[in-house]
Amino acid sequence: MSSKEYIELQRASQLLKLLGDKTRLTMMKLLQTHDCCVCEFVEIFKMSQPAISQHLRKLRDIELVNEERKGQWIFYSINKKHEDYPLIQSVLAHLPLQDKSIVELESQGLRILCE
Amino acid sequence: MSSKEYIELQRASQLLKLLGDKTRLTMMKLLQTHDCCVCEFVEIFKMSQPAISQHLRKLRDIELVNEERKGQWIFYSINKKHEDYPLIQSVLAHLPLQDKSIVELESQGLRILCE
DNA sequence: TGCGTATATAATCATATGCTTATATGATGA
DNA sequence: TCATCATATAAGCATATGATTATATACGCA
Repeated sequence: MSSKEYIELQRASQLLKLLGDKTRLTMMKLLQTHDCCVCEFVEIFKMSQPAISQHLRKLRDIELVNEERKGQWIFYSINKKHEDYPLIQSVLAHLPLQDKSIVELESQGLRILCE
Repeated sequence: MSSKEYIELQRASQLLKLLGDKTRLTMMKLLQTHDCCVCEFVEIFKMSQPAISQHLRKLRDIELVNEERKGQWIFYSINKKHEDYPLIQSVLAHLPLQDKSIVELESQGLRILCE
């Protein structure tokens, strides 16, 4: 392991429980390469806006993601400065890239690009 | 990542959900260095035997652990040949060693040693 | 100022989870 | 063969989880 910082089991299990949901895990993998706003997730996951919003809240509550308002949209990004990011990163490294979702969004003209 | 084998998100999230429980996560970390039998886990976690047994069953159901009967005891070991063991391993690498539990067991004369 | 869009939150509900107690199974040893 | 120990399984229950619907909030624009 690159760091000598171990994560206490209580904390680690909470983190893994959050990642142990397909929607949230996919969100994290996506966010590793692309910031996304809520309506993009709604489109990608074909889920209701409140459902998406609630998943994001859980990720935000433990600061795994950052939110930033840009005009009418709120963009989410992964928090690479999180104390436990090394663990997150090594988990995500085992998962296939989710770029297909983003490409599909773009081809449907649903990708939101700011600035 | 050492391997090019990615784990599908559905499968990965199921795995992580199983690890997202403090008891099971600790069990896995312990098993990485020590095979244990059920009664040892009962002692270590101060939990009822059925509770322990049910956690082990979940780990066994997806073959994260192997069981082997030795006389009256059933010993559990980690399944390092599991297709997804590389993911498990990289998660466990971030967790502190749980040898203290084993040492305590030994000092109380509760460690079960076969053969 | 008022409307439409994007997002968050609250209330509710069905299902999943993890424990408990009770019981079954299987091995050991007198 | 019977008693005991180790373990598994089943049933029941309280709590957690993830969705839905309804509503509130915040921004952009006419």
